Amino acid sequence: MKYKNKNLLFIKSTLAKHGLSRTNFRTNLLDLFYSFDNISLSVNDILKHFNNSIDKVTVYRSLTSFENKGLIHIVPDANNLKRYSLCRENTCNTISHAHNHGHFICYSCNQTFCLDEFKLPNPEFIKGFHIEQLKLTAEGYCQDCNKN
Amino acid sequence: MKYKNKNLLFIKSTLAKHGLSRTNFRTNLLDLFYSFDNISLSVNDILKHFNNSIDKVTVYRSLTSFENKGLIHIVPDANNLKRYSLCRENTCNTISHAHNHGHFICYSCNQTFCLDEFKLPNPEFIKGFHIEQLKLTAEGYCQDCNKN
DNA sequence: ATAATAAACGCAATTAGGTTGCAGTTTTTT
DNA sequence: AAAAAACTGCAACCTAATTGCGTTTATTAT
Repeated sequence: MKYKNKNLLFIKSTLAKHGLSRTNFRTNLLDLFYSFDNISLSVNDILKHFNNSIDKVTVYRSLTSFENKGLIHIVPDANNLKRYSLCRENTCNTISHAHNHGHFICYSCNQTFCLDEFKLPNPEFIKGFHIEQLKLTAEGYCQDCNKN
Repeated sequence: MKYKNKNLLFIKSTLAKHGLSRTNFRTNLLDLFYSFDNISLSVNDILKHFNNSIDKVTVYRSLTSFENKGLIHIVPDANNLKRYSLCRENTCNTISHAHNHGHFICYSCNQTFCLDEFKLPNPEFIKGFHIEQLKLTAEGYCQDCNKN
């Protein structure tokens, strides 16, 4: 997957706009999220990308901050670990994340993909349960892994 | 939730039928699963139910065995912990679990419910992804918690 | 620009869920 | 009743994730 640097000014103003400090690490981290289409990052992905030059506690806390400010959202992970993707909808904020897409987990590479075309079904009425949110996850093989 | 003892002979023959030893603990554990409709058990639920008289390792290994033999299946958990429900379909076996129902997680009591009426949607074709399995989870408030 | 305040960082220690190895016990098979 | 297989419990271990706290960096107010 190609890593393409975003304009750092854009990254920094996005951080500022969401009330986050523009430290070196947070700038690079947000840039990393913006650099790949459609994929997600686990804490270990991030640590590896920065060659363990950053403390894991910092990573955890940055992710939590980003999530709270509506920049990223948590996605399901093949191994139930913490994993995040960029919010594309501009409906996310400090109060709530309003995503209506499903996710795809690859059995082979364990990557999680946000699928915007993969819309959530309408919540049917089910007696005895008050449904507030639906989550739909598909599992199988992604394009890259399917070839091998 | 009412605890209703199943016929122990039935429990023991079920264990035997699935190639599992009929030890005291496994008999009581399977009985516990059969004793509640529609709900699920975490490792801690089980430890508490037996007043920590049983080792957690034994619980983990029993659950894994039950799952491998097609007696119980893993269900999503509010906190991403291991949580299991009884298989109702008689399609589950050593080879595969074939469930086609969704699950419901209550925000308040954190219980996970299997909803047989909550059928999985047909997997739409999504370009670039080979879908093998769908998982649908609803979240909200269950009947009991909704009243409060 | 500089001082004061707030946010972020890194280290060490801790918690919690879950797993592994192994010796001893119970159950099943012969 | 003996041998084999399955199960149990303890100790030790692993990994993900969290907390406390002193230090550093960034933001804000002067």
